[in-house]
Amino acid sequence: MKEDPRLIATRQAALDAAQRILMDEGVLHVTHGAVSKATRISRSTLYRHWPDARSLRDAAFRRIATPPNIPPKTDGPLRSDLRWLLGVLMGALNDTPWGQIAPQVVAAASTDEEARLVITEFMKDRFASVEAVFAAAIDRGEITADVPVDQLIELAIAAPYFRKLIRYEALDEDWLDRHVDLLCSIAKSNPGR
Amino acid sequence: MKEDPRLIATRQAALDAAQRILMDEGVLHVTHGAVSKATRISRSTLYRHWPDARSLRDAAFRRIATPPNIPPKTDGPLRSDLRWLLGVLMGALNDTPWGQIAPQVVAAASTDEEARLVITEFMKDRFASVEAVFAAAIDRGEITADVPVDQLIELAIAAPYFRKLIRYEALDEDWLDRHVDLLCSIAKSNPGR
DNA sequence: CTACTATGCAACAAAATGTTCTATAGGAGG
DNA sequence: CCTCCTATAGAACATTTTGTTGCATAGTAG
Repeated sequence: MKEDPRLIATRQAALDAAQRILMDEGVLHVTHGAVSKATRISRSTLYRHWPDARSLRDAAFRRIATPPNIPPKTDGPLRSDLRWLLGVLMGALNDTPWGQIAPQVVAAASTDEEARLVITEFMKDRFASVEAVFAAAIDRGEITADVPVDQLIELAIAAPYFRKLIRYEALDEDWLDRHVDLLCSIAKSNPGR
Repeated sequence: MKEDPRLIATRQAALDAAQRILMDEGVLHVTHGAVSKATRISRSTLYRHWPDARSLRDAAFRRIATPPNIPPKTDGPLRSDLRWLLGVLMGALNDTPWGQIAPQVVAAASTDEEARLVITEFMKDRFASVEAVFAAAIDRGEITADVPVDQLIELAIAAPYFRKLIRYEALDEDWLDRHVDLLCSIAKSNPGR
């Protein structure tokens, strides 16, 4: 019992348009009417797929906010693994739709339970990746088990997001190098706790 | 030529209500209709004060997006100064309108130049405070001059904002103690650069 | 007391937001 | 090719939101 290809086609076309509107004009402008005008899909069809504006916006959000699931590289030295993983994360913030809509998801999350789920799930995934990198380093004996890994993970991810969403400072290779260097030196100087 | 007190009164009452709506329900719900219902001000009067929805939202925004200035304490040991300053910052995030509104300012900043100015100015101020704390510690010889102060400042502030705006994790005394401890141990282990 | 003006209210216009019906066209299975 | 099923477009419609205007009233300044 396969799904009708027409369902899939309209859903895809509608969400493509919704995503573009979301990125270009903000969540306020993601409506059935706007999507209908941007595509050749009638409003009634859109309402059949998403009963109200909220569900349409949620769908558009989820479309972009679904993490591409990065399998972390855990074989090299800690610095190399971290550099690679955070490089991918930084690239996503700089060059993907996720980076563009992240501020709006953050805002929506402050009043909307659904958006909050989107972002916390997304972050859980990111944290797991970074944690795997540190865990591997501990297994290799590269760092000791008593480094405050949880705090390091938080700092590792918080910094690029903070720079992007709040400071509007450049997220470039040079900055990332220094960031990773600092994280590694903390991990290896083993501040204990 | 003084301003008619009726103008002042309605403006204040309207913005009070708008602020509450903004914090409780999000920027989407800040409309002339909603404010009118929340107060005893007629819609037509509201439209006379703010010609459209955008100007009303902007006004509500600016009302609370002006953060209080914190003069840093720079006399005690580094840990104590940092703990105090970040404690104030954390308190503001937890318990003031600014903390509730920050996510929406962040979102607005992604499309609105004015909001971006508000937040970057605010951050510049915060960074200066933290920098003063580190500078004093260097002057006292408590830490050496070659610690990567800029990165530490960024991490110091990024972490609480990240936790509050993105992770929705608790910002409590216990977390802050660990955060400050880690920052101090980094500064004192002097990872160089 | 008089002139002025902000307000509330109601009536209205325009646009956005949902709903429902019907005809049509596309797809599934024989 | 033929038939049944279903998703769609389009229009007609009801409802709500958004913005405008005219007027009587009440508060304010002088």
